[in-house]
Amino acid sequence: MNIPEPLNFIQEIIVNDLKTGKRTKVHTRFPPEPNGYIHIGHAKSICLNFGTALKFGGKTNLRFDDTNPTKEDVEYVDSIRDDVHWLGFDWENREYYASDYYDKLYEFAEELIKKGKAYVCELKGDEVSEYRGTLTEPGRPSPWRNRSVEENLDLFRRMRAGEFEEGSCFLRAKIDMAHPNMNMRDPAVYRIKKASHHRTGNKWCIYPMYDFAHPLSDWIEGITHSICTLEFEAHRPLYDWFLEALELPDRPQQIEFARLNLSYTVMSKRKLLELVQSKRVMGWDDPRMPTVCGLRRRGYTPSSIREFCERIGISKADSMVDINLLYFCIREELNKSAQRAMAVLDPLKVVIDNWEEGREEEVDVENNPENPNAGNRKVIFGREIYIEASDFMENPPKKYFRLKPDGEVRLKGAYFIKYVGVDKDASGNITQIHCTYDPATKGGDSPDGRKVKGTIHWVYAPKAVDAEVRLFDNLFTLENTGDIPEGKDPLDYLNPNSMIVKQAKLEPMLGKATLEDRYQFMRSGYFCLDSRDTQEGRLVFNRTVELKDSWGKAQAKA
RNA sequence: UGAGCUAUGGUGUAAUGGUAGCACAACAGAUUCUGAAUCUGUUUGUCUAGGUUCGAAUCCUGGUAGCUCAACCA
Repeated sequence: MNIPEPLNFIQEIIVNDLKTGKRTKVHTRFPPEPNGYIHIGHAKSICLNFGTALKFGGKTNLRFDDTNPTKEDVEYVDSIRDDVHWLGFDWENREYYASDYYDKLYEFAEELIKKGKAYVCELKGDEVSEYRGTLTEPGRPSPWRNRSVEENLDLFRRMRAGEFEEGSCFLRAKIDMAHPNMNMRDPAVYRIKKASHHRTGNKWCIYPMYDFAHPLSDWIEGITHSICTLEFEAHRPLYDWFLEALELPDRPQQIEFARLNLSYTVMSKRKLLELVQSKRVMGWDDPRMPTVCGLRRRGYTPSSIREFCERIGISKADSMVDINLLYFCIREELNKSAQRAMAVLDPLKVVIDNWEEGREEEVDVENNPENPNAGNRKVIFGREIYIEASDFMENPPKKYFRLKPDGEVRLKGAYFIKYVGVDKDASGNITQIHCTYDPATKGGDSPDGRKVKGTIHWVYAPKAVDAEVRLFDNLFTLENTGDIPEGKDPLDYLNPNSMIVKQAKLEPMLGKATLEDRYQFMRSGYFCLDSRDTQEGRLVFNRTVELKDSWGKAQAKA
């Protein structure tokens, strides 16, 4: 088999497994708990699981890890399914649920009891933790630890029959109360929860724990490599213990990797939920959220997210990825594919005094200089136009080569213009600018070969399309939201300017934009229509990412 | 402070005992009808102290730092 490089450490393990004959195939799974929307950290896992299987000609299952009915919901199942598909991965007909296996899992539990490897414990919550000991001290055996197999079986069956109250007893694995790994100190296997499950309804009142359900679900599905994040590392001995205790052949192997941390955002489901519930964002799909649906609404493409996940790599070291890499990935793609357009975000009226009233003309502008096949388009031009307020300065600094009292500037694809004067209101604010144009420079070039340093974008005022344009920036002002001072909350560091709304003037073509279109608003950034708030007669554009701005950066420093 | 894991430029990741490389970021210059893109160049790194070896980022020992674990959550 010819495996495409590069390989991460997990794929190296797989290559070795295949070489030694430990495995003859590769089968992975993506196992989300349906208790929230998935984010870019999950996308990393999705790309790893699906991507690895693809690399080795194997398959990947989508399995919902739904063992806690009090936290899970179908709303999340649907969104996760959508998001994984949107990212570009296909699990074909292999959509499974841990709850599909409840019968089988129950049998496994009885088998464990029959082997003398599990017992029903009647310790109460705080007693359980007291008996468990601490990190430095061993635990003590539960008084119920040595019941007979018959008694345990009877009790467990009655647990299932609903004879006991929640919290009155639970099934535990009989391992080692003095084990240095706390997870091995007789962990819970089944607990009573008199809750309705989103798939099994009221069939069950006992539910298996993750540590028990996960390895066995993997085994049932024939998973070979069970890839998960680092916090489950200490659970691996338990993962193996259940499979060994039940003497199952061809056991899956758990391998852990470091989860994604991204600068200037949060990745915990709890914090994300808090942002949504406290209405500090518009919802799970707010374009500022690191959720897959948020990134999608923001204008990210599936391929840009996959590229990002490829570039960040896989390792076991905790790390913090610079969000600039994500920005780079979407810019890189959109630069090649996005249609160029002219949009003025902060409109300033310019009147071209020597242009005849009422005269209109079409000029030619290329659709994408990176792609000659994209061709040109006609853009209407005339006496009154809008330019960006920041493209004019009365008292410009050195090297400012936009419109200023002296010199010429080029209007993209149209003419050279020259400043004549400025109108101001009573309080001294500029209301409009007067210029003259040079008719010989039509198309944007001068026959006498004179150069102009600046080229600015513009929109013909009478035919301009109005739109709301939302400029997004990082949600947080703090680079590492996981490292905050004592007594502070990440939410104390929300960026008040994470969304700035502009009333913009657009070139007419943009009035016909569809939800699928991506545009580069020239000299500004990449934009797409907002899928939620755009309506008939109301255009709302989202800025996916801004263009790099070396001038702005230099000015900020000065 | 019990156990486990991790440590390579600012960030992420390669190098699998044999020239420390790539990407992002940063900085400089060229170019430009987008102050974008493109092109060229530059700065910055093996946590630490020993040991093994002709040779160590890699193997060994000690230290240091960070992360994880004491839910009937996942």
